[in-house]
Amino acid sequence: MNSNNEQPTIDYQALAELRYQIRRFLRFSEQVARAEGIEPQQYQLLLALKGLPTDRKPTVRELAERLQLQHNSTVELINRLAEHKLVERHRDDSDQRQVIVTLTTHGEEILQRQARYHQAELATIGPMLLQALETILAHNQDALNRDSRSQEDKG
Amino acid sequence: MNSNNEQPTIDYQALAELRYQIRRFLRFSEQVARAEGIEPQQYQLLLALKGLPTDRKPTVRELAERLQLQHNSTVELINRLAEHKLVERHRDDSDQRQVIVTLTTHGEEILQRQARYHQAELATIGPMLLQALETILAHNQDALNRDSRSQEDKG
DNA sequence: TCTATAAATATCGGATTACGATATAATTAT
DNA sequence: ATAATTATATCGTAATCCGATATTTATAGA
Repeated sequence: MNSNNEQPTIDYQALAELRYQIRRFLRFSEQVARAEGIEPQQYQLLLALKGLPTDRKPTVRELAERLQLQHNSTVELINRLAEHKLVERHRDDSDQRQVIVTLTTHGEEILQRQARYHQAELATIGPMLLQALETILAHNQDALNRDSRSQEDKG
Repeated sequence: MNSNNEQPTIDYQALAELRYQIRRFLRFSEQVARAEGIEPQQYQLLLALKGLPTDRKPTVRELAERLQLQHNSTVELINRLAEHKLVERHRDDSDQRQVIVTLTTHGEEILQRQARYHQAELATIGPMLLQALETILAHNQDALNRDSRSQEDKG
């Protein structure tokens, strides 16, 4: 046997609980979006746009990073949003390759209403999400502590 | 104007940051799953199965709830997992309508490897996720406090 | 300057997935 | 025994994401 046991125990219930809480939040988000007549991903882009850190330019590439999508998927998403007049495209003057995306007034209105729901919902789901996350982090910390001594049991 | 201002301010950056961190975690998860040769959703079901609270029976319906999917989507997901011999179906003796889903040895191995990656990754991403969540919850709390006095500014 | 390479955005075809509508089988209620 | 309910399954459809590829603009090198 390997006495240098590098393998931490795995808290499956904690990992599963985190996924469950994340899914509940995303599910809620999907339903709010659809109730307001847009697709869930469209809301995400509107939010990413409005909530972009102040030192970033709202280009396609930047938005792709924020949404963790491939750039071409992001282009398609922007196409659909532009069709619905929720965002607009503008070429960047300093670099004509780049496209700057901006919210229209209509887009801003829709975003505001949805974001309000989300923020309110997080008052409910947030603590459960927090709890699930803390349980995992605590478990990891425990594992590290046990590591500095020795460890054999597979709880 | 409405002096009874019920509308809390919205912290778009905090909401966007939370989504960004969630997406980073999920993206990581997708990549781990694909690297191990299964689809991301398949990992989620395996985890939900292994991490199901001890007082729940692993039926299709229960798994659908945990994954926040429609039951028919869950059936299809289980079909694909069963084709790959990662889970098995068994009829419940006490109620023949119900299907009990169990992990195969192979499924368990794949799950274990992936869960380990996830737990380790959460040591990195977790704190950022936590931070994003706490910022929103703190903002909500602030809004409630201001409510008991009065509020006019729209930060 | 001319050319090669890189970077940003866009388009198209293919594959996966989730859902709505509907079907089938087992259980429970009247 | 029949009706209503519950659990699972199937099928067609729509949305989305991605890989491969194209186009335009910017930058580096000879």
